Amino acid sequence: MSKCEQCIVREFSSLKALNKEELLKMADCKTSYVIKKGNVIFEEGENVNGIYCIKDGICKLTKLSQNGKDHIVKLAIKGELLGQRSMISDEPVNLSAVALEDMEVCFIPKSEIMGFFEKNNQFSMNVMKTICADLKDADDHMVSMAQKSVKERLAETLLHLESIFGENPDKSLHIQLSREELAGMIGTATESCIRLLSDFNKLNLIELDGKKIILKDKSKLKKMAEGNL
Amino acid sequence: MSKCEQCIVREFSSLKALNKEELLKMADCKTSYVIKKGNVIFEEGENVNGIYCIKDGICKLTKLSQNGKDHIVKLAIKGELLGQRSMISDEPVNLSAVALEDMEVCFIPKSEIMGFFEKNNQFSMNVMKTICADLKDADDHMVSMAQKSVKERLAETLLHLESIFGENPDKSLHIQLSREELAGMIGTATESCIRLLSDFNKLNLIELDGKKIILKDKSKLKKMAEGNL
DNA sequence: TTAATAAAATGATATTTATCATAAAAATAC
DNA sequence: GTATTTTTATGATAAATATCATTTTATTAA
Repeated sequence: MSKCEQCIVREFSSLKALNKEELLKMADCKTSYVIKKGNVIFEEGENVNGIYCIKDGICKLTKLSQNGKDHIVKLAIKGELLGQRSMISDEPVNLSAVALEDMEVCFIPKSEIMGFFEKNNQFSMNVMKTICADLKDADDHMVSMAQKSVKERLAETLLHLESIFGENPDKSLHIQLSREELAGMIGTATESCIRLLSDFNKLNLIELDGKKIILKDKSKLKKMAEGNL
Repeated sequence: MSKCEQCIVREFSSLKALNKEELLKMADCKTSYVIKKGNVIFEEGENVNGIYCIKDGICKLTKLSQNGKDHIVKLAIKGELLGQRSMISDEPVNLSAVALEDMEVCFIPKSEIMGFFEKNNQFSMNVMKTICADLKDADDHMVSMAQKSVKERLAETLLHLESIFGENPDKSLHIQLSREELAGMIGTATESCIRLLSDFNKLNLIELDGKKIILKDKSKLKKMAEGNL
């Protein structure tokens, strides 16, 4: 079993504040999982009682809306922690986590993490900062959803995906979402999303090649996202 | 100058974790303000460098969107703290705070609060829980914005306002927002908001009396908010 | 109080978006 | 490799929402 010390999650997450001793203790009580693409890590309403560290892969965090559609609230990548909000609030998770690629994750039980909160102030501050960043993103996102048109949201989302996940050598977006998932991210009907992608294609803003999406004119996409096109 | 000990803010906020000594220290470095209705407490992008405690009154937290409209992200009432996210992230505030009624607030400088974080674990946990609650609300809100119709959002918002601010003796909503502000909360054009209020009135879901809004049929409003009407 | 201003209400119309239907393309199972 | 299922694409149409214009009502200032 690995000792957490070299783990990529440590490098990018709040866990970087932990010292050797704490890491060893954590390594002892962690459980590692391999999650296949499409499988669920946890589901909205579940009592998770700990946090998941993403060692590898990408997952979507979704919330089921009344109309039966899954809304993608956030995408999480390797190095991130899942389930912090729920653990701190002492409530069931409010989002479901589903793997978009094969993933490696570790589970660390709540009792262990709560100990760190008490003894390691830097760790507490790190977690707080992460949650604050999430809150700011959520506020921004909320305003986009409320005030922007679907077209603007699509342009914004494509640029966002590029900035987080980057491009393949052929310039196509590294992350591949189905049209339904993309629609679920921007809050629109799948058909509307497909139609707008076609429009963007015709306008030479993007290029579509099967499931691949290439952002051809990012500056125009940016203008579009800002409502200036 | 009051000593913070009896202050209502202590009763409802993270500050309840502070002991007598800490409260006295805080009382010494706080500044009290009276803010008139319509005036700004702080503005998006400002460096606030501390937190505001709401002793009395109500304010709106807004974010300016590209289209020039103010979106109301949250309403804050007496007992709440403002500016925590920004202080912890060490960033300018991402929202503006504007008084909807005459207000009394106290400002506590960042240096003071950061000291509490280091020495008082319960205080840290309280702040974290508050921010986590805000994050959960923001996620819920985001999904509502993305997936619900304007009609559903209006019904939801009216019920929300009632649950937070309560009713006057005449059953009208205690909080009075302009049509423009209400539209800014649900993310729609002012005219659309006015039109839907008229529709709700005709359907006997609400009663309009000048600026007053009376929720006449809350169970139907609830059904409407859930998309079942 | 009256004039001036701002807010609320409503109609007409344009635009955006959703829904339903169907076809084409791609992925999957056998 | 073919059949089956799912995903993507597109057209036709309906519904939701925004925009612009105008009137009415309420608020504010002189």
